[in-house]
Amino acid sequence: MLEEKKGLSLDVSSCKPLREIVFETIRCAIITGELQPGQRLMEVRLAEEMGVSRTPVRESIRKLELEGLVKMVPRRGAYVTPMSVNDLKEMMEIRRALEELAAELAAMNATAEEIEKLYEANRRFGESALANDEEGIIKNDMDIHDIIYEASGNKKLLAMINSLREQMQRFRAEYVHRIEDKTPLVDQHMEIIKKIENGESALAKAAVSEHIHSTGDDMLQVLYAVKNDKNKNEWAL
Amino acid sequence: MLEEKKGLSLDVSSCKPLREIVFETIRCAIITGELQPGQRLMEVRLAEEMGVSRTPVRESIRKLELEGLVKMVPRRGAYVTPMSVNDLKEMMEIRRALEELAAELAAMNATAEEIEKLYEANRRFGESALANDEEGIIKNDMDIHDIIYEASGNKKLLAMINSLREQMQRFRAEYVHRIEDKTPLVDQHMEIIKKIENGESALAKAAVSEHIHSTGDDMLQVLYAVKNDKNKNEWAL
DNA sequence: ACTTGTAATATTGTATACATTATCCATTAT
DNA sequence: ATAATGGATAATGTATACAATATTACAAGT
Repeated sequence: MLEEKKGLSLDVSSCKPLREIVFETIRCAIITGELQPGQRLMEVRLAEEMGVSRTPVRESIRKLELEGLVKMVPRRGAYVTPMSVNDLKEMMEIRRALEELAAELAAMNATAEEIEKLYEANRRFGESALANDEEGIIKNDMDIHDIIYEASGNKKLLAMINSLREQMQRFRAEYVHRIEDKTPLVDQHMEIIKKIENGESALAKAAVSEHIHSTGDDMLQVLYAVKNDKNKNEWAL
Repeated sequence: MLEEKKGLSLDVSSCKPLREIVFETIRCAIITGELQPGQRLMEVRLAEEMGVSRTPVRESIRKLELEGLVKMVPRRGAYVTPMSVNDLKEMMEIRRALEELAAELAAMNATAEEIEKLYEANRRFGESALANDEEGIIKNDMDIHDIIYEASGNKKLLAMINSLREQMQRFRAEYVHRIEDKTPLVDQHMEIIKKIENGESALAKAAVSEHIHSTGDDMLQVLYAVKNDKNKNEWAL
């Protein structure tokens, strides 16, 4: 008699259809800036480049439209959504509200293990900040926030913040290497983590609010500067 | 010399491609419950019913998946996402955060005209509540909130809240006719509107928070009751 | 020189075809 | 009788074909 093979968990969702790969590829290209804002997305061209047919490309473009990364004009084609500074401002406002919520919930739900991971991630963030290691700064900053979202226990919230964050990353790449010193953020992070650890949800929320607000302002300032540089290409239309 | 024809704004996007109609039709069917949670969506069947080919149906399903209304399992098909009570809780948490933000921003940005529309909508809401007119209650309640979102001046926020709200409406229809008296909400609305009118953003935010929180709790209570009714079909899985 | 009209080309929108995989049902073996 | 097996059927994943529309180029007229 055969035993039921429980240990062998074959995740059906792991065999990704082509369309998901196509979707993520195009999406990534937009986020990283490989496909520039305003650029037209032609189905045949993209399909040829990726060696697939138009079908998965079309489906991907439609989804990206829903996400706001692509703008479609019927019968005229699809374009990478240009982001204005105002769009960024809107997204930052929303992100702040969602991050506040995440911190609030995390303070109520975080496990000891998650707290530990937060301290560790912030330690690494501090190292990167000191070393002025751009990649490390971004990575570890993201990690910290990711852990908080996870700790919030709200999966939908996590997905929404991540979507927002990835879209904002289109600017972020531009932004980060214009800032000199990231070390003050280590203390801000530490404050947030402590409130979460103590379960002080209102304080955690306030700390995150302040954190996002300050970094957000920084970012906008830089962006206005960028926008006024006439030699910059047409980011903000 | 010809003047530039600024006044004549021909909206190209008004000629909707078939796929948009298909998308909205399926989406609406899910939200209204015509397509029930857990139900399988078969492309050929839907295509035949609507008299179109599989292509626009597929694209619609993919988009609905991104929005969370549909769950896809590769090679096995698409299903209307079943919503658990926990899902609803998550969405309500998020909605509350976003509504708070909207009120906060509205208090900073609302025009006199928008304030006027708020009072008017709440007056109609009060009438509906007194008459116990379900449809009017929903409609006018939505109107009030819509005006606030508009007044916030944040288009992306508006889109996000609307998406959330429409998803939650899948439950809301179930919910509303189980509640007897909606008239207390008129005062809650009035309080919010006044704060917005006075530009007291923090207070507006707090009022909305309380408003959403209380109605949300109501809703969850009702839902738990519904869930425990064994004769209810498999809403909450 | 600039606009207007028309044909050629290219691109999107939709439908259909084909290949692969899952599902279902009947048959067979234990 | 139950479980396993194998084939028929049906559904998805992808590619391609065709129709409708937009874009471009170029010629002709004002």
